Amino acid sequence: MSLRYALLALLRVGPKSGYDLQKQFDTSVGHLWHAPDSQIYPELRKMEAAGLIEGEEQVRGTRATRRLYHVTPAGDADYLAWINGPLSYARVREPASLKAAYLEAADEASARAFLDDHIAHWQGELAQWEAELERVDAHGTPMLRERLAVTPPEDHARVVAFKRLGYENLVDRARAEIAWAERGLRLLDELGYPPRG
Amino acid sequence: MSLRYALLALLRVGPKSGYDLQKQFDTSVGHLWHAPDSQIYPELRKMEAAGLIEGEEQVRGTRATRRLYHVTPAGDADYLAWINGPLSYARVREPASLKAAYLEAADEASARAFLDDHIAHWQGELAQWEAELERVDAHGTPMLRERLAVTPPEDHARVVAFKRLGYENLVDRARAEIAWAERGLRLLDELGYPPRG
DNA sequence: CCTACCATGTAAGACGTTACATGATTGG
DNA sequence: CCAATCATGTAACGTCTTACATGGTAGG
Repeated sequence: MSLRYALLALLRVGPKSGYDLQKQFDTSVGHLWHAPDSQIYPELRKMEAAGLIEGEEQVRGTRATRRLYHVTPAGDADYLAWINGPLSYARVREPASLKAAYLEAADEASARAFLDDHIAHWQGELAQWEAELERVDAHGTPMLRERLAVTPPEDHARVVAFKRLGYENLVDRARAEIAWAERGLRLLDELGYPPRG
Repeated sequence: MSLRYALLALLRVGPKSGYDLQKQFDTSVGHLWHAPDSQIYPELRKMEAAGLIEGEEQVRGTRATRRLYHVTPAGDADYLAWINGPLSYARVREPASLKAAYLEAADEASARAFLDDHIAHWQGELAQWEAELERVDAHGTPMLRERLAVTPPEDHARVVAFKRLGYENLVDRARAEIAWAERGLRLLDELGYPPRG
């Protein structure tokens, strides 16, 4: 259900095509919420059917078209209801914690590889999010510039601060995952892996 | 796909019925990986069809039965392949970060309520996980006792240490979420919320 | 007898992934 | 003319949630 609101958030700063939106999901918002094109196009159609957005067919060259969407008042109201309403939390489902809890069945190399991979994975994510934070601070992303352009100057600091807040959560998360996996590696040392069987 | 391995992990310590497993998902493993009964029963049937487990119909009273499942050699091999193999990481999809990043559209009360709820939610999770950690240390859960009973004594420390590791990840996560939301609340103060419009 | 617990599912729908599929336009 | 990019989907499948549905047994 968040996909819908991520799309509305982007469309609220100005009209966009499915392709425009999809590119944002590959870069800026995509670091917060990923979605593939195969999910975006159908969702836009559903949102249009629900009256939240309206699409306008535009000519492109001689034969091609593109569909530019904009938010309707109903869509705006729906977005505000979402941002002002409560968030429902999904039950925890952590494959890495699950696996860690049963790691006694793994051999040494695999246990180490699991934790090494975990560190590598979250370091990759961390690098992306930290880079995005820097771009946010420098007002360096196209979407942010577009948004600030339609925002009164006295609200700019607020907009930037909340973007930071969102990404900081992910940065904290990545750091915690890395620290945890490093502790896991030390645990393997302490347990005197591999002296089984 | 982790559901299957969570179930195998539980079945590997001894035969169990769908109902037995379901209860574990409400308590011990359920803190790592949640699944409702409506998912567990069909999954057990699929696993049986795949030859990973075998079910035995048992008489209960005069008319009722229960189906006791045990792991087959193929199931054991599949489990070991999972625990020794790489974990595939899902793309990030964090509703709370997404919402935080767009909080400028919310009014003050809603913004505070969002962060307060976030703290309350993760404090609830934290309490459960810390309680589970204490039970693990005290060997106080039925599943853990059952598991240790079928584990050579020299491996007991290992088993307990990995259970701890799994839960510690979640505890770390909860603490980070709480600290982040508290920072968010201070940010609202600094931004001088609510002086809009 | 009645209540708590044991026991097992189906059905509909939302959400998400992966693969497949196609074609036009723009700039060099 | 060719490559990069623009542009938009469908199909199949798997996972997960929510709601619905049913009945037996054991202990007090």
